[in-house]
Amino acid sequence: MPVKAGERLDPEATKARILKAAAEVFGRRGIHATGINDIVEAAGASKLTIYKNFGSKEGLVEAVLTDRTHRVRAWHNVAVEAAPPGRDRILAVFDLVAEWYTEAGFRGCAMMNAATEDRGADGAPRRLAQDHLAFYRELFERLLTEAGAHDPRTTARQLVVVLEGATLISAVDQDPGLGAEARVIVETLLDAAF
Amino acid sequence: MPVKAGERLDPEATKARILKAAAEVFGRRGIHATGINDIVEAAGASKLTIYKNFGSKEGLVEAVLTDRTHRVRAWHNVAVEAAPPGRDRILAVFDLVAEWYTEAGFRGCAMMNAATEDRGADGAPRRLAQDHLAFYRELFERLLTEAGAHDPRTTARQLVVVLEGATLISAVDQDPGLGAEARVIVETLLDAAF
DNA sequence: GATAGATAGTACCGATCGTTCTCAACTTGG
DNA sequence: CCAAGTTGAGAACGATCGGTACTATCTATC
Repeated sequence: MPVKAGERLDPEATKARILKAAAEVFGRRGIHATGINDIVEAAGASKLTIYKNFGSKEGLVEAVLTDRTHRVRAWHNVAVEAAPPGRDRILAVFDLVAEWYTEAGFRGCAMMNAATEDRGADGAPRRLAQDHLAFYRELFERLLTEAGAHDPRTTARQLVVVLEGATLISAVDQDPGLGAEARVIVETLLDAAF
Repeated sequence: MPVKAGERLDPEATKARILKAAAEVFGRRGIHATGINDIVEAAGASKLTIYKNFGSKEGLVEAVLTDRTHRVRAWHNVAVEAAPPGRDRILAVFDLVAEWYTEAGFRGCAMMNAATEDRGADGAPRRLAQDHLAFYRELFERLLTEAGAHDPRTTARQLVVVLEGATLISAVDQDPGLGAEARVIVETLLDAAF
């Protein structure tokens, strides 16, 4: 059949629907383990529409990851703004990820997962994963500078290690408790950083 | 053709050769991206021999990961024994992984990578990854108890977060410098743990 | 030297993959 | 109301995948 009866024709909404469904299935089952037909089923979209919008599976993966990293950055920027200046803003980042770990079906960071699946290749996933890490480093360095840390750059890099380590282990062990553990580590590191 | 001319017939050595080659290719390109024919080529073994020894690709993957985790544990146990008792033994673990990060073609922890590729599935890779994390937790807890830390269990879990975070980032960024960074974090955490 | 086991090489099978194509049915805009 | 654009459903294609079967030829053992 054709277009669903009675529904509006909105290419932008269709594209967004595919992106959302693809992100969900890629995240849950892995990128390599997900076929285009799985996306078709999850998105309720046809192959034609998917390939018209994204060109290839590789293009869809890149679009999903790009969308994801932008959303994550926006979430963190908003949460940081909402917290009082100083060390609290750094802890707000870890409060946000601690909440994230408790979500049903939490499977870790999409960018790190994609880069891991693609290890060896020098494509978009690896690049986006590196950009994602760089975002965290710059965010932490900015917050640490504002708060008056002795060596913002070094401490920022340390916090990224803790963040990604906790995220990975929380996903592998399916243990939301890593959020609290990460917070304790961060408090110790911050105590030494001022 | 048959068996290579002039070579000794040693089933154990053949099995070990396949395991070594499979570990190398799986690590370099990823498990899903590696086909049985890639293993055939890398190991110089026939499909018949591979399937006679491991039953299936899944069986081969499990054998590779099991072999890997046992080797890693042995390396750490030896390195720890060689270090003087106390905090130095904990730092010896991180000195070992720092060296590991500098190896050409370093691609991160095979168990975490496999579990990430297999996310969603409850198979051998996830189980072996969890066992691998448990090994590190027990190792650190033992060393921290010996050294007289206040809360060995909590600190041990923190060290695993640092270890896996540094390993992941070192692999994604292809940056061996994470070894030194991890060491600094560990020293700070140890200062607070006694 | 005969027999049994191990192995490489290769052809092959069914399933699945990413991708392209066709067609019918719907909406949108003039 | 009609032409153009959009979409869903699915057939079809070539490639590749995991896995099996077969054969030839080597080694190991007695």
